[in-house]
Formats: sequence, C-alpha cells, structure tokens
Amino acid sequence: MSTVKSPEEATARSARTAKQKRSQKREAQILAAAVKVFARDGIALARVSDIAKEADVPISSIYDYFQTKEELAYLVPVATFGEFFEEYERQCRRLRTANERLRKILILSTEFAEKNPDWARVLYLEVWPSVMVKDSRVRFAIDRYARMVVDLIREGAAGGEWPDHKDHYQLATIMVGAIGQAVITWLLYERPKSISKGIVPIVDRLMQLLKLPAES
Amino acid sequence: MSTVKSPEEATARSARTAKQKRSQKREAQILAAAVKVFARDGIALARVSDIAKEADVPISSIYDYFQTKEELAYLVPVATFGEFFEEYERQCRRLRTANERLRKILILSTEFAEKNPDWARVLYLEVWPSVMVKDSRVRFAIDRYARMVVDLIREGAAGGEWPDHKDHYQLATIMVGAIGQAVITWLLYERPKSISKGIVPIVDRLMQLLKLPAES
Amino acid sequence: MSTVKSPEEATARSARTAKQKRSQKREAQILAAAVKVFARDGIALARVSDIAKEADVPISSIYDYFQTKEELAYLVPVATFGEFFEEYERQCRRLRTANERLRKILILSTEFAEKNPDWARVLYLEVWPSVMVKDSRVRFAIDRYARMVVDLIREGAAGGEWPDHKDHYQLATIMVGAIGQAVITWLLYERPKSISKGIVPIVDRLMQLLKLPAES
Amino acid sequence: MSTVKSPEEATARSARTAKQKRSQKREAQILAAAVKVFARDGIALARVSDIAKEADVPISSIYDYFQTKEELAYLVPVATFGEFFEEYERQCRRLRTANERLRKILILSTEFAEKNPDWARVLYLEVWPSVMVKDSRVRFAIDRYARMVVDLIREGAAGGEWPDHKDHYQLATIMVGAIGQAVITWLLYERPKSISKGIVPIVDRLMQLLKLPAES
DNA sequence: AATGAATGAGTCTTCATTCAT
DNA sequence: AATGAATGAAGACTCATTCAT
Repeated sequence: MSTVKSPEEATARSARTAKQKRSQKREAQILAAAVKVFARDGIALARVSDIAKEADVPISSIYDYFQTKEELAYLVPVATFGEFFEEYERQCRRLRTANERLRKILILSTEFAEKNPDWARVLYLEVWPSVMVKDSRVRFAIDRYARMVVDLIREGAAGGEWPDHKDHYQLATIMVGAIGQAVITWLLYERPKSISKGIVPIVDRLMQLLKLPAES
Repeated sequence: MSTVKSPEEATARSARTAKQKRSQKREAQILAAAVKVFARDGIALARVSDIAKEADVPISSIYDYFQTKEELAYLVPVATFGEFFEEYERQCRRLRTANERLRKILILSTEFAEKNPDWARVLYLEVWPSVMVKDSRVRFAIDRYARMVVDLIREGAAGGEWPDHKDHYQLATIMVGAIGQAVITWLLYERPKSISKGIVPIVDRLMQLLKLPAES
Repeated sequence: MSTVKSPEEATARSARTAKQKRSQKREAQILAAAVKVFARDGIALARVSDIAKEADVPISSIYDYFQTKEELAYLVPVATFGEFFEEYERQCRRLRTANERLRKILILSTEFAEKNPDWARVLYLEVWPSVMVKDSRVRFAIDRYARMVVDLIREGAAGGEWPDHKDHYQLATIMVGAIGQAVITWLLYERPKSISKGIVPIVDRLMQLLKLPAES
Repeated sequence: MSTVKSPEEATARSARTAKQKRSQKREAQILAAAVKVFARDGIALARVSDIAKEADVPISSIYDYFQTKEELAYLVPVATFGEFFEEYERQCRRLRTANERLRKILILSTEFAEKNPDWARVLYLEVWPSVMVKDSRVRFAIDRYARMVVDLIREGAAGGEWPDHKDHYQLATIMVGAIGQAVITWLLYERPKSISKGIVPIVDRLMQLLKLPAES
C-alpha cells in the first residue's frame, strides 16, 4: 500500500484537519462564552441566544457542538475541573507529606477560583449546591475532589502526621465547607480582596484542627 | 362615657378580624406551598401555577398577596428565618456562656433544617449561594445570622472563654461554612440520616478550634 | 291621614334622603374620575381600579353605580354633551338669526372643549372617531349635534341669510370637520394656546363659505 | 480577472435572495393581516393571535418581524402612508399649478381611503386622533401630510393663484379637517357610497374658500 | 459544517367582574 | 349601600430547539 498521497487526498486531509481545528476552536469559543454568561446571569436565566452572541456564532451552531443548554451547563464545570486536577497532580509531585499535599489542594482550590472567577461563580454558586449536581459527570468531579481530601486525611493519619480520627468525613466536611464558604463570601462580597491570600490563615487553623487529639 | 363598644362596632371589628384571619391563613398557605414547590423544582423552574395548585388557590390569588414569583422566592427564606431567630432567642435565655450559645446556634441551625427540609433546600441550595442573595431582605437575614456567630466568638473572647483571635471572621467563616457544607451534604446525599445528631462531633471540633492559641 | 311623622319615620326619611344625596355625590365622583382617567390613558387601556383610586372609592362601589366599564365610557361623553346642549339653548334665546346661532354653536363647541379638556379628549380622541360611536346613546348625541348644524344651515337659507345650497350636508361636513380638526390639533399639539380664541377666524371663513353662490 | 461569479457564489447569492424574498413576503403578509384585524377590532382589542391566524403564521413569527403589538400598530399606517406619498409624487409631475396639486392631494386622500378601507379605518379612527400619534414615526407621516397642504397653500399664494392669507394654518386646518370628517363619516355611516366621488363638491367649495379675499 | 428562519409549547401576569359579609 | 377578597378567563411575549438550504 502506498503511503504517497495523491494531491487531492492531501488537500482533502489538510482541509479536513483545518476544519477540525476550526471546529475545536469554535467549541472552545462557545464553552468560554457559556461560562461567562452562566456566571453573569445564572444557568436558569441564561439564554442560549446570549451565549451565541457572546461567542459570536449563530445560535444554531451551538447545537452543532452541544445537545442542549443543560449539557453545556454541565460541561462548563467539568471541563475546568479537569484542568484543576491536572494542575494539582503536577504540583503534587514534589510534595512528600500528606500535610503539604492537603494544604496544597485547599489553597489551590482558591487560587483556581481566583484565576477563573466566572468558572468559580458557576461552580460554587450554581452547580455545586444545586440539584444539578445530580448529573453524574458533575457529581463525579465534585465527589472526586471531596474524596481526595478524605484520602489525604487518611494518608496523614496512616503516616503518623496526625492522630487517627475515626471519621475522616467529619474533618473533610469542615475543610471543604470552610473553603467553599470562603470562596462564596469572596464571590459575593469581594472580601477579602485576594481569596488565595486570605485563605492562608484559615487553612492554618484547619491544619491545627487535624493535629488535635482524636477524641472530642 | 362608656368604653363599651356598640354592637355595630363590635360586629365590624370581628368581621374585619375574621377576614384578616382568613387572609393571613391564605398567605401562609401560599407561602407553605411555595416552599414545597421551590424545594422540589428549584426557583427558576418552579411554576406559579404549580404553587397555586399546591396551595389550592387560584393563580390570581397568589398575586393578591405577592407581587411576583421572585418576591415570593425571596420571602420564603426570610419568613422562616424569622422563626429561627425567635426560637434561638427563646432557647438562649437560660444559656449563660458564649460557648453554650455558640453551640446552640450552630446545632439549632441543623435542627431547623431537619424540621424544615423544604425550607432548607430553598435556603441552602437555591438562595444562599446565589445571585438572589443580592435582594436586600434575604441578604439581611443571612448577614444577621453570620453576624451573630461573629459576635458570639467575640463575646467568648471578651469573657475569657477562649483566646482573643484577631480576626473573628476567619473562625466564623470556618464555622458557618462547615455547618452549611454539612447541611448541603445531608440534603443532597441524605447522609448522615439525622443531620442534627451527626453535626454534634463536628460542632465539638469547631469548638476545640476556638480554644487553640490565637496565633496561627 | 295624619301628616305628622313619627320621629322614627322622620329619622328614617332624612337618613334615606341623606343616603341618596351621598349616592348621587358618589356617582358624580366616579364619573368625574372616569373622565380624568379615560382622558389620560385612553378608554381601552384605562383600568377600573385606577378610576376607583382617582374617585377614592372601592372598586366594587363602581359596580354599584355602573354596570360595566364600557357603560361608564359611554356615559362620560353623553353626560357632558347634555350640559353643552343646555348651555347652547340658554345662550340661543337672545340670538335671532341663523347666522348668529351657527356661529354660536361652533364657537361654543370649542369653549366647551376648553373648559372641559378631559371630556374633550375622551370625546374627540376616543369616542367620536371610533367604533364605540356605534353605541346608540353616544351616536344619538353626536348626531344631534351634527343635525343642529345642518338645520341651522337650512334655516339660514330659508330665511334668506345665504343662498340655498343643495346639499346642506356638504357644508355641515366641512364645518363640523374643521371644528373637530381644530380641537384635535389643540388637544394634541397645544396650539393655539386658546382654542376658543383661535377658532374665531376659522369660523369667520366658514361663514364666508356659506355666503358664496350656491353653485360650485 | 473575470467578473463571472463562481457557482458557489451564485448559489449563495440566489439562496440568500430567495430567503430574503420569503422574509419580505412574510413581513408583508403579517402587515396585511394586521391592518385587517386592527380595522376590525380596534388596536387595543386586537389580539396578536388573531393577526397570526389571519396571516397564517405562528404567533412567534410575528415577533421575528416586529418587536411588539404596538410597533405593528404604528407601522401599519406608516407603511401605507409611504405608498400614498409615492403615488402623489407620481401624479403630481404633470400638474403645474398649486391649485391642481392641492386638489390632487385632497382627492387622492379619499381615493386612497377608498382603495384601502382597512388602512383608512386604522388611520382615521384609531391612530390619527389618538394618543398613539405621539409615536414619532406616525406623527412624522401625519405631520408631513399636513405640511404639504400648508406648503401648497403658500405656493399658490406666492404664484398669485389666490390671495396671500396670513395664516396658512387656518385654511389648512379647515381643509384637512373637512377631508378627515368626510372620510370618517364615510367609514362610519357608509355615506356617501363613494367617498372619492362625494368629496368633489366639498373640495370645490374648499378651493373657493381659498380665492376669497384675504382679510376676514 | 454552517446558518437564517421558523415554531410550538409554555408561563407570567393583568383585570373586569362577582360575592360574602 | 358598601367593601375586601376572590377569581377565571385571557393575552402578550419568550426561548429552546429544529429545519431547509
């Protein structure tokens, strides 16, 4: 079989590739516009037509890439959550203790929110605390996050970094809740100015909590 | 001159009172139906007609008592929040220390959620973390709650029950956030079975946190 | 039969009379409010509730005096039209020639509009040129007005004040139309400042028209 | 380089044109239906759904072409007024004297009303004498019409066709009012059978009026 | 793949009118 | 006669989604 391509084939291929690239770009464009609009108006009140306007594509093109408005709403948090996990993995490599990693994941959460405020709005104010979380993909991402916190608490206990608290979930609830509340406060009241800086003393306290004796 | 009312007056009065009573009953009926429907469908997706059906009143009667669907949505949390504060005040009277009162407000929050799960859904999953909170009345109620926690932390410090942490807000954020997260988890995952019982160890830990030395 | 009334009877009678008076007052109140509101918002867009507010009576009281909103709308022009005719009759008595009377009726039309601008708005901008005029009572009043003009033209011709134009209706159309247009212009553009003064030269011209030879 | 279009371009062009044509047709369809319905029911009582039914398009399509029912109501008279002015310009070309042109515009007004009775109903019975006339586009058209009459009176005076009456507006008011009244009478009472024929003697008289000496 | 146009299902809200007292 | 409350019927408008090209 020849590997030599006829000119027509080559043209077709490159055209196809170009088209695909253009397609991917469009998809990203739409997704970006969706985050923005969802953050601004809330998912329920956001209009597909507004997303189209923001993305500068015709309305019907949105339906070439996404099935429904709801799907778009689900995908928005999932997509960026992926980046969050990647980033965490990367930064984790040089961290040895569970202590360090737990601090990292908590602080990185706020750094990520600060870098992607629109995404944060959608995630923390719309999706997370909503019935939408029922959608398995979103739930999976959020659960994964919570599980990582639980696992890190367990790891630290196993490694003797802190006492072995019976119910890891309790501490995880406090930690995840505190971070969430801090982000929400920042989103709604713009206080503190920088959430990722303001969070440090809170994280410090949470880490102290870990080191208290196991029994209440 | 006699203070005895003429029969006409008495009749008029009692008629008015009767009418008022009926009115108040209707208003309460609608409000109750609204909580239920909002909790089930979410505020944005809830239909006024469903609320009317649930309350067993004609749609237009809803508009005799509330301007718009949105107003109704705002009033739902505000109304029950009022009851929460009343209940707290009542139970507070025999509590002497800030420690006891702080525990009380945190645990009462979950007891209230448990007793009014629909209200809790609307408040924690719809209103609190949403743009809606911008409505001043809702915001006022939520802020009042947060302020009470902050004040109790301050009071305890002033009374020497725990060290004087510089920024009360940090601890308040952790506490309010932890309680919220616990309630949300309960609402969404139905775990633990009883939130007001499950919350106790978490509250214990939070109180421990207070007694740690002030510096981070 | 005794003409002496028992105290009870007298009281009842005077009470009834008082009530009737009050009733009449109310009816007039409502009618006055209706003119105002109809003039402001147009009949179709006017709300019964606004009329009630303007009249400072409860909505349902309006239905004690008038069957429907439409009836109210019909009665408004009819009522004041009655006053117009009375005034015209009174002022007519000392006028001897058809010429004088015709001038009088035309000018009085504008004086009346100027004194009752709300009524004029309703009559000229809402009722007269509308399908509503189909209502027999309104139509009767308007037709009576037009007929009076026709009759006066005929009278003048019979009395030799001007030539006998074959079709009186043509001249009447011009006259009634010109007056109407002048009033409408005044209502909409507030020009001239005083319609009853501004109308004089127009009436002069119209009277000239009468005196032209009958053939076109 | 050739000016011949590639097939794709040609196709695209013709497709677009076809679509545009269809759009224009729809818009005209809706407009025509609107005139009919507004004429029948009056603007305030007309239902968008009836217009849709009459035009045989879905309700929502109406909103693709017009913002609101009100806008539609405004556009109805404006659109046909455009045709009126065009027709007048066309017929005017061979007319030399102001006298002829003034006659033409007055008679054409009634001919137009006779040919478009629905439009006439909307214009003369709904829009012209109403508060709606406040909408600038409608007002502009009506004012343009009135101004043309004034200008023609002025022109004739300048050209010595008749005396120079000080206030052209007075004569214009009489003329415009008389024509309007005649049309309204025709619309409401169907008398005379043919308005454009019946108007001739009235116009004759109005032209006589012009030739009277200037002073009153 | 891209898009302008089309559409149907749906929902809030208004308001004239009636009724119980 | 007076009125606060109740209500049903109706209509404007929106918007996610589909389709023809």
